[in-house]
Amino acid sequence: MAVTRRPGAHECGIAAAMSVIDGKWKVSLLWTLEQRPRRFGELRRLLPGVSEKVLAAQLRELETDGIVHREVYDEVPPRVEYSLTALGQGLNAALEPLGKWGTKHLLPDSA
Amino acid sequence: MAVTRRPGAHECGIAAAMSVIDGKWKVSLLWTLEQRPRRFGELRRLLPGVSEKVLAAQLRELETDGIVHREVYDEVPPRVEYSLTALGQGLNAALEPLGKWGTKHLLPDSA
DNA sequence: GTGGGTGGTTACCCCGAGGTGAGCGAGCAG
DNA sequence: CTGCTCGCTCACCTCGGGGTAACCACCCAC
Repeated sequence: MAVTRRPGAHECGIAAAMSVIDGKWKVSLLWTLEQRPRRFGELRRLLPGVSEKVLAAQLRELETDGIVHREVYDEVPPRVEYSLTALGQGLNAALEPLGKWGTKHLLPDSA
Repeated sequence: MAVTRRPGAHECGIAAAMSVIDGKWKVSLLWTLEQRPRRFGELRRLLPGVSEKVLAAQLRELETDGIVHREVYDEVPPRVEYSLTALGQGLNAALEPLGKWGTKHLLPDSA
């Protein structure tokens, strides 16, 4: 999203958080990994429309931001598992109010 | 950000909320208007770097989403005031946890 | 008449996020 | 030998969000 960072009470924190979840698929990844660790191909199947390139890129960004953990199993065929770190779980929790707000005010049809 | 919307518990609410705050300056606008209503030129001065075109566009989007209220005073020179609606204040409140999280985990230097 | 400040709109351009398709290295099935 | 899976990486292209600058109508001060 390239959110603008400006000095100021809450906003810089917001901007920092936004920069972490900035990416077309990152929030989806967050919620998907919240349920349980997933393999690469599994994520690809769970997020219809994502390209391998972007999936790999956003997973790496989340990894370098300390949000997800990447575990490589030296097998054949290769296996890689992605999971949420404690930081990632905290981020997900911090996103919940926003989700509730959206569900309540923007999706009046949902249960 | 063009966040992907997918069916699923929280996520669709998140995606809906993200689509509302999607725009380089919208979060800044939210926090700026939280303090008090502001005029167009005032916002322009408070958000250094924003172009008039984009400022106007994002204000209109926030208006059509019911987040900000646009009040035109028929004076000369013309005066227009933007303020947060109740919905906008709710959105800001829903963003607070994210801001706290960002401040805590991404800005260790801040007080 | 000229300049300034108000709140915009419009045309044009740029850049980067993201999509597409190919290739890759290892190993097993046939 | 061929093909398939898995987890990527690379080159290429598209598309649209956002920046730039010009322009508009209105009125006042000089």
